[in-house]
Amino acid sequence: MRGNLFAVGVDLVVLTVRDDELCVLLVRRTEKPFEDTWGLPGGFVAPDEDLPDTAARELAAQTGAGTAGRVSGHLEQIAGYAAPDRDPRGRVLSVAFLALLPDMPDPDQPDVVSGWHPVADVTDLAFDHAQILADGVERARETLEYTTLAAAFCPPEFTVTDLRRVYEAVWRTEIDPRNFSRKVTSTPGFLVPTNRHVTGGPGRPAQLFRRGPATRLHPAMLREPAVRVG
Amino acid sequence: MRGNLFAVGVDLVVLTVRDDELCVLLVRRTEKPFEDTWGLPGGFVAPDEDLPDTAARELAAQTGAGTAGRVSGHLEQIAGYAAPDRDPRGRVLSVAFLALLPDMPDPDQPDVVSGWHPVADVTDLAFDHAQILADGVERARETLEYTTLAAAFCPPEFTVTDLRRVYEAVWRTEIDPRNFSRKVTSTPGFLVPTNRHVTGGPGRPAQLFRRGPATRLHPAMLREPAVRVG
DNA sequence: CGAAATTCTCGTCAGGCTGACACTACCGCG
DNA sequence: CGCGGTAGTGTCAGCCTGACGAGAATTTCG
Repeated sequence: MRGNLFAVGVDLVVLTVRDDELCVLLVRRTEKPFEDTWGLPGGFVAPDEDLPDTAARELAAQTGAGTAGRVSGHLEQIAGYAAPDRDPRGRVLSVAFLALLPDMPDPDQPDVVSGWHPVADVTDLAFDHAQILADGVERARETLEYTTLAAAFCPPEFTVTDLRRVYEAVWRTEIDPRNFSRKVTSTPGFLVPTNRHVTGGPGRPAQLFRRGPATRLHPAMLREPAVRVG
Repeated sequence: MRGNLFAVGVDLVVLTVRDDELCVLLVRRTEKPFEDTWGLPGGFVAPDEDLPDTAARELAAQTGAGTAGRVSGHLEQIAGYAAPDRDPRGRVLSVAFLALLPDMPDPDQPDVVSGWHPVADVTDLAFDHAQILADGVERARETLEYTTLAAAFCPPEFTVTDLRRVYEAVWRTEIDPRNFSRKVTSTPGFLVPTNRHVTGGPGRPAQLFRRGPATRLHPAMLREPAVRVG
């Protein structure tokens, strides 16, 4: 065993969709380095703790107890980051995790040191967190193409339109509501219909659905490939 | 900074296709723990080294100098592994990388302590390397669906049949040669035709191609979803 | 109350892509 | 030369998607 040792932390890219915008949970740093700048929430791995345990513990601590154990929501590893100069304090390896959560009402006493920020507006994060955030967002975009995980952004019961708005916010595109509805309702195991409908809003009431057992989307729902300009 | 420090290593899942079989590079361990069992090649991260540097260095050391710098071939991170008991010597975090290489002739003096093993035959690896290998193979299978990286398994010039055999070996399926040819030759930027043909074998000579600039395959070449039995 | 606006849902249709497969082109071999 | 074998083209039906049209069910407004 070499003497070249690392501190190991976990950083979280916690995403949600609120007001039709993809948002990320950021914390205001109160310590050096990068004091008074925004960064991803995270913490160090405790003795006898595995990486997913650390991620779940930090997620619960940052978003409210019990959140990590919700039926909805999702947590997966993105990658490890260990550039020699990424932390001025010394060699720190960070394993980033991606968490997808339904939009939740703000706590009664808003926390001034952490909050949701539209991903499109984020600039100047601490450490290499801008890169980690970019990787996490790209992972989320790809995940929506091939899996049913968009429902992780939704509360336990939701409408087809709720689900469509998730795709539109994450991909920053518009999707035809009729074709989208046909796709998701005809995929076996994606949506389980309840027979209740939402009321109150304008227009015809929409049916409420629950997440089904399917995890993979087949065939995939492919975004248009990025258009090559010029 | 906490006192809970980790040794950090890089493990490699080096895959190639030889004799129509997906093979992985394994090394025979000569030290404890897991002495005299097979494991993935790897090593510790050196001071001032980033993870991809370590992976490239180890890959070059294990497969012959200069290999890591080939035009063909591919190296990407899989994930970090840090279960508390994964190494009996203490806390070791390992970042796994996936390398895809073209099949190369064996060195003149075969190395008895490292060699290619069909993935289907591998059992009982050291540490948690069986899990890492499984994750790497699954990543490779998915990558072939959505990208043009199958060509990383091929030498600089190859035929459509060579490429099809890569897909068949990695996915363990059979693909219709005519439909496969239509798909890959009609994808812009995947294959660049040379006007030379292979000679010598039976049958009509096949045209030789080079890798094109395309990286994404759109639409994807989707495997059949796993059939639910029962 | 009635009309307009809004939203959800089902239908239709053309075009693209895929799987299945007939058929032709070109090689080595006996 | 005929034959088996491999490479590549052509065809066709079926599925899926994008682009709508149109009806259903509710709220909002005059």
